[in-house]
Amino acid sequence: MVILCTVDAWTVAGVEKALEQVVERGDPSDPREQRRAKLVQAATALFVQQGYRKTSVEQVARRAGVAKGTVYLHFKTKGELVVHAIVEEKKRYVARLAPVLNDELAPRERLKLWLQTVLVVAREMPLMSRLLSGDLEFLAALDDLPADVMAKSHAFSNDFLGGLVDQAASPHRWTKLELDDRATVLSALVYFSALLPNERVRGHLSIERFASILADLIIDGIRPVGGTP
Amino acid sequence: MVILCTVDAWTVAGVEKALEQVVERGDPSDPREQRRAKLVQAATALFVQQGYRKTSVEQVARRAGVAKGTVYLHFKTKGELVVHAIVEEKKRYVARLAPVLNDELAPRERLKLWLQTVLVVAREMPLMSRLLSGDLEFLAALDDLPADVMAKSHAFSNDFLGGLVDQAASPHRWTKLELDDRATVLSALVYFSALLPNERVRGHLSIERFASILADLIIDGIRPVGGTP
Amino acid sequence: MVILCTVDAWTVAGVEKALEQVVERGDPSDPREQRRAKLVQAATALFVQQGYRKTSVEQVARRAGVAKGTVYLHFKTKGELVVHAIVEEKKRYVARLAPVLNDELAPRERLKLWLQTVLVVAREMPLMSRLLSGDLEFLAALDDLPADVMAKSHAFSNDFLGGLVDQAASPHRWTKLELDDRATVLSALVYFSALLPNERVRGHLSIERFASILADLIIDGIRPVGGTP
Amino acid sequence: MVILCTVDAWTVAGVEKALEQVVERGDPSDPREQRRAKLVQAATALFVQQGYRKTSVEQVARRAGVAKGTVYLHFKTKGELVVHAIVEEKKRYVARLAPVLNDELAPRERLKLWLQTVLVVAREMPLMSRLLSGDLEFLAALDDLPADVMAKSHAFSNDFLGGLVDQAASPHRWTKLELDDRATVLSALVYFSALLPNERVRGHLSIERFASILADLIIDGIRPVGGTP
DNA sequence: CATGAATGAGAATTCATTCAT
DNA sequence: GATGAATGAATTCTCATTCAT
Repeated sequence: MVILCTVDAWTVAGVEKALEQVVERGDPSDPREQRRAKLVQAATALFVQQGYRKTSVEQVARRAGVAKGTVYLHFKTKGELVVHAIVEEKKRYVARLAPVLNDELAPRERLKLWLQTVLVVAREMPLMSRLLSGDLEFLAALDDLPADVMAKSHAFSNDFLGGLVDQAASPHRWTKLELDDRATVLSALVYFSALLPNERVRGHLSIERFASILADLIIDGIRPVGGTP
Repeated sequence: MVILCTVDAWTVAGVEKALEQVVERGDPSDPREQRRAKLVQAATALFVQQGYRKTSVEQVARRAGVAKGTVYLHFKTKGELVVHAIVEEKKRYVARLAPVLNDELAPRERLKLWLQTVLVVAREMPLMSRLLSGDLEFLAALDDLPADVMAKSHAFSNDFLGGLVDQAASPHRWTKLELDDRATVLSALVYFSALLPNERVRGHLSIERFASILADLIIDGIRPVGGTP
Repeated sequence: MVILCTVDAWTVAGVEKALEQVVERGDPSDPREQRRAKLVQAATALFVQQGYRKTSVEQVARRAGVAKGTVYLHFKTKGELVVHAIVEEKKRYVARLAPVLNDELAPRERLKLWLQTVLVVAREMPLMSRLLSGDLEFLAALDDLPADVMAKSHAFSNDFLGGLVDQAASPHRWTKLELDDRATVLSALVYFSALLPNERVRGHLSIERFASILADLIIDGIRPVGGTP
Repeated sequence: MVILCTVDAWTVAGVEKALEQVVERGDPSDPREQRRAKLVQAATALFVQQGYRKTSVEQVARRAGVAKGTVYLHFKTKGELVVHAIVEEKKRYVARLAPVLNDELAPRERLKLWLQTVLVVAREMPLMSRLLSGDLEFLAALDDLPADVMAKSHAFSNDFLGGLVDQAASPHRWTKLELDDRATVLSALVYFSALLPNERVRGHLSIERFASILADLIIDGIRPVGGTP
């Protein structure tokens, strides 16, 4: 299917390429690469725990087991460090999402699965969570990020979801515009995932159960399909 | 209806009372009150724009048109300034929500209206948005906030929504537990409102339209009720 | 005796006059005078407890039961407040010392009594204690004090003590210079009084007992007069 | 003699050890050590000149020829800076006093020598002077100092002086208690040394001459031993 | 006169970034 | 390359002093 191919191509291959330009990583066995990776990893952990401003370069260096000056051999500024930490995470996200997109389910089920997956995967993307949910500290640091990377990332949703919604709701009386708007709303639910790791948000539910219920609600409505026999 | 009364009582009267104790504001025509209000307003704007850490007391003072020291005449620390800014916002929120709860609509419509309102009102609560969406900078500053205020605020949702969901989905086969979980998910959508002011999240849709579509989806599902004649 | 008269005149009358110019106090029943006195008293207590810098004008005002601005109706600056507090204390000191000087004892006994008194009286002069013992915070504040007041205060000691030492040691072989030096040392013991309120200095002894023993030592030496019968 | 050995051991070895733990200084040719020393020296000078509060970290840095931030590489807080400055001084004091204690003089002469030395050495301990004479600013800063260091420092005097007084006054009729009290008074004279650097206190006398005369007075009394031929 | 809100210079402390070793 | 000492701008908070009411 065209959409999926596009998605697949863009996400798994395209994004990886685009991001690669940002990171420009070499041989992972290169000791320089390993040190870099360790720094990004340390930074991620600390940014998530304490936020961007509260985390000092010294802390990152210490946690990575190097001297403060060494950080600057790999990243020109503290801001660049965040950018790379986020990019790294985004790559993991895309990798997790790809298999779901290739699935062979019916549209309604695929939609449910996509929503569930998208909501659950966020647990492993704490940085993105904070970024998407409006931590302007991070946004500021991202001003340098190649603009098109972010742009493309959003263009995808409507294409992919637009088609799925059309099929899942069919037969329907929605105009093209109304369908697009529904797709937009659905794609926005991706961002909701950013809030789920927070226990106050999801109450006593596990992330998985929460995702499952929300997907049911969105697809089937408050009254289940077969609710009135 | 009891629930509504409770809600009403708690939100409009109860919370207002509780918060009043925190703020203990006097006559709004009091020039001292006016300056205080101006400070809170300036602080809110800056915290939202730049985050808590990046905003300096100096900036807040300048924006409010007073000297730095004046800020400390009204708020003992920068942290206290956030707390009061948030409390102020919470009061506006509760005031906006109350009329909706008293409405005379059918359960499904009431649920839709509640969700729409909750999502839309957030635009006027940028601080809470950041707080709820996990800005740890803010959370740290809030350690002093009367603990029960926050706690109660969450207890309410399930009570209120639990009843509505039961009626809106009726007749249904859900167990009590399943109903509760659905109510939990619904109440969590409140937090989603925190993301809507962000254009990247809602795309080209206005907050109102977004809220309306999401409410339809949640209540009616992806296929509208009368979709298959 | 001339010396005593001089002393008397200078201390009780002279100094009072000199100081009067600094203070220029009016009718003590004047409510303005009473408020002034209350301020000086409050300042003294706080300066002694906390030191000059650590004591804020606000604290002084609050303790005196007036508003901060009122302090400045009586004293142009915080420094002037210290000066007047010290002057007030000095007057009490002189008043306490005067009767001793007029006593009719033999020289050795008069010397002992003088030393004892001087050491004991300090307890009631906490400000002077801190000043004399080198609290430069205070000294700085005193830069404005009429220079001659302090100068005279020191000139006296040698005159008075010089004569007493001559008589108390007599018959002796000391040259005039040697006698003067002894007088200088004795008069310096006045300053020691500044340290006596401190428990770490005087150990388990009461100030009175300490003063008595030191006076004995100074006059009679380590081996008491009748020590070797 | 046991006492002297004890004293010697404690002062020269013991205290040095105890203090070493506080400072833990390394090789004095280490440039880091040199900078640290320069900072302590600058701080001492300024604290003595202006007092603790009036001296800003900026001033200390400027005087030491480094930037403000550098101070904090060596001392976590301004308070810690005082503590180390005082400890440094204490070490110099102990070093100066030790040789005197080992002397082979007769009790009276040893007592005189001890008193003279103690009074003279203070010139090199301006910080301690201010501390002992009740500068509460300093005392506050010292709350962190190992408590036992100070405690022991006071316990010593009575032991050492108690024995000397007994011998120096012998034969005498003093009870044990009376002897103890005399020792207490003598040991308190240590504190007097704090005042001697002040010219206003010692008049025209050099510190050495002042110390010599006071020692004579204390041991021999106002009338010299052979005063009445 | 009395008040106390407003001011703003200054103080302590932190931390991103540089650079000599 | 790696280090970590040094820097100094920026930040939070204090408080003496002024002045409109």
